Amino acid sequence: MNKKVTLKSIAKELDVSISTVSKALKDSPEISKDTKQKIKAFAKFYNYKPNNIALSLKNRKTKTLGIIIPEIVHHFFTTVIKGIEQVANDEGYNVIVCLSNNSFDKEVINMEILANGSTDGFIMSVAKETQQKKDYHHLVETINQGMPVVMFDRMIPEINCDKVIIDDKKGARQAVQFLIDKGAKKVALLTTVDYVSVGKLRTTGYLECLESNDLPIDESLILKIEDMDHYAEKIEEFLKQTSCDSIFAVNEHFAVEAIRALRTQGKSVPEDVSVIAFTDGELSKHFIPSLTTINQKGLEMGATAAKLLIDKLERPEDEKELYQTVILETSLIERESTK
Amino acid sequence: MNKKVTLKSIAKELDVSISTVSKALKDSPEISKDTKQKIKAFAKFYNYKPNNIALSLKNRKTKTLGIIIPEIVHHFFTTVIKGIEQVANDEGYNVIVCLSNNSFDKEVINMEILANGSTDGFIMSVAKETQQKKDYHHLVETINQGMPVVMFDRMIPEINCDKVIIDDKKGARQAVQFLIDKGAKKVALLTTVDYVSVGKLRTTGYLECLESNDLPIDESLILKIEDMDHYAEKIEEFLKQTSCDSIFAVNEHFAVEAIRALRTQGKSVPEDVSVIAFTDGELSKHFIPSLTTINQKGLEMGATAAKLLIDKLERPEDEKELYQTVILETSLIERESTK
DNA sequence: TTGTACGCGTTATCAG
DNA sequence: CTGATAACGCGTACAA
Repeated sequence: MNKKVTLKSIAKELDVSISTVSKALKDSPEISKDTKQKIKAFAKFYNYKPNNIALSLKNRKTKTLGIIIPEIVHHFFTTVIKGIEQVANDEGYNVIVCLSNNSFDKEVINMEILANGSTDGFIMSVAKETQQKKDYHHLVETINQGMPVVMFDRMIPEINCDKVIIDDKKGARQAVQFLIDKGAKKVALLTTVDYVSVGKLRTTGYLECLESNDLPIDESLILKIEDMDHYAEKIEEFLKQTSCDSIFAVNEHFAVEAIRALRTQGKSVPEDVSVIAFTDGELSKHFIPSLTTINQKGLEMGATAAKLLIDKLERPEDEKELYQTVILETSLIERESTK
Repeated sequence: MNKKVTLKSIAKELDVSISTVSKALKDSPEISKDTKQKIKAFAKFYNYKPNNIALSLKNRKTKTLGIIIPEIVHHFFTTVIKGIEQVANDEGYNVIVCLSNNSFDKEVINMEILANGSTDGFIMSVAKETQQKKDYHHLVETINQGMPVVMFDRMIPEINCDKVIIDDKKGARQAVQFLIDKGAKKVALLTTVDYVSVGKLRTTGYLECLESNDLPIDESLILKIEDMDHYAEKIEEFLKQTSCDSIFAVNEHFAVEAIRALRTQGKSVPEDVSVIAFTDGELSKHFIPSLTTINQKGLEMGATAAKLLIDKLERPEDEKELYQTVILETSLIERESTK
């Protein structure tokens, strides 16, 4: 078991000073060709690599980005991570991932730990509980300490930082308009409760679109789902009591359960009812019928967030105070669940 | 923007020495009650937290685990990450995630970077390309440097380290036996090429099970899929040319595409053909019909791997040479795709 | 009871 | 051309 080789150990072995070794390895013109060669050969042979931790301490930069997300077993979030990782790697950054599990406390703890030297900045989507509590002290504090934060998807408008979101409202309008253009008169909405920011926006988009098409807003066509525990039952119950010609679901899971419920009622998709959903995930692609969706652009979102963060990190101190919000356009992917 | 507060800055402010501050904050009995109180109050007010990087450098421990996986947009891997994260957090460790994208080069680079001080050890599933090339120098080197490595799922038998795997062969036998018990005579196999270790094991399990049931092995019932790019077409083509009464697929994507292909041929699942798959993911649960699967136990796998690694990290030097391989039992989850 | 000195691994500056 | 020294932030043995 060959222990780690350091500048010091090389210096001792070759009987020169540490700084000579350091300079030689950096090809400093101060050092003679001979010694450089000798040192380089030795270092290469013993596979010397500088210690990141020591460098971080010295440079006050870790070259790693902290990602905090509510949940990782979730196609959208993994896509975002992939997007972040790609640009981060290209720029020489690493990525450290923490999960809040939608818990406020865990979000706070994770941020505090990472903020103490482990990362240069954060990319995050806030926990549901945080949005509910409206307690943002941890966010404000880390930003005030000079740590840049980029929020994506579930973000907090009041907080001063860069943001990357999709145009949820517009995407929802796009979806509903698509249904209406196909002749829909009674569009049902399967959504989340209002304190989830994206759920609320998509709901608003739905309402706006009905309005601009002079269609009545029928509260009995709207189902707001509180938690993800028994949503299937709730959707089934709901669809028994309502008759609609099409459904707009704010995520693919709601859509899939709706299709299942319809099928047990003897209705088929898209013949009797069209279904469109937000979030273009694995389910949407492979389900039968495959789902017409609004693409949430996870990859692009991650990439953009990473670019924003790295940009800020590598900018001189005084130019850091300008925050921007990037709004990604959604796109509609037509598949089999609509006609 | 209040810059980071350090021991030094507190010391200067309070006009005491750095070590006094350090001791006071650690409640050392050496320090008088008065100064302790004063220092603690001050530190709390300015929200002092020790710098992780400095601690890492000093303790030669980072308290973070490196995870290297081939792909993150994949339900199984995210489940494993979740499992790792849970026990890691409980034990005071953080988790840094790197993706190899199944590329050998990226795997090597990621390992080298993280091995230089960024992590205390690794949990990994090796890239497909690495399994193909059979070049394991990076693994051997980091292990020789005293960095513990735990492999899961796609592992390399020749490498000396802890491993967590499921009993792929047994799981496959379990699946095929289940079909046979239901009366299957002609079981088709949808699998990957042999250099993917888990694919090969599942294939072997399939063959063994047929044999022990005195069923003939019919090569025309076996499809080995090279890459994930056009697998749907290949499966469709394959199923056109073969007639079987049931299908065992080594992952849920193959299974789903098989069902789709069967349906276009006018066959229905499970009435005409039963389908069973490895990997219990989102698709399996929500697909119609939902899939009977062999559960790959991602959560458990991650948790076990993390426990093994942390155990090794916190064990004294001399006890580290014993490596163990934990084999997790699979379980069969019966759903709608078999009868 | 408090402070000094040293070391973790690195680099930059300055002296020889 | 080479080497000594200080500094990044922290903890601790030892000295005062």
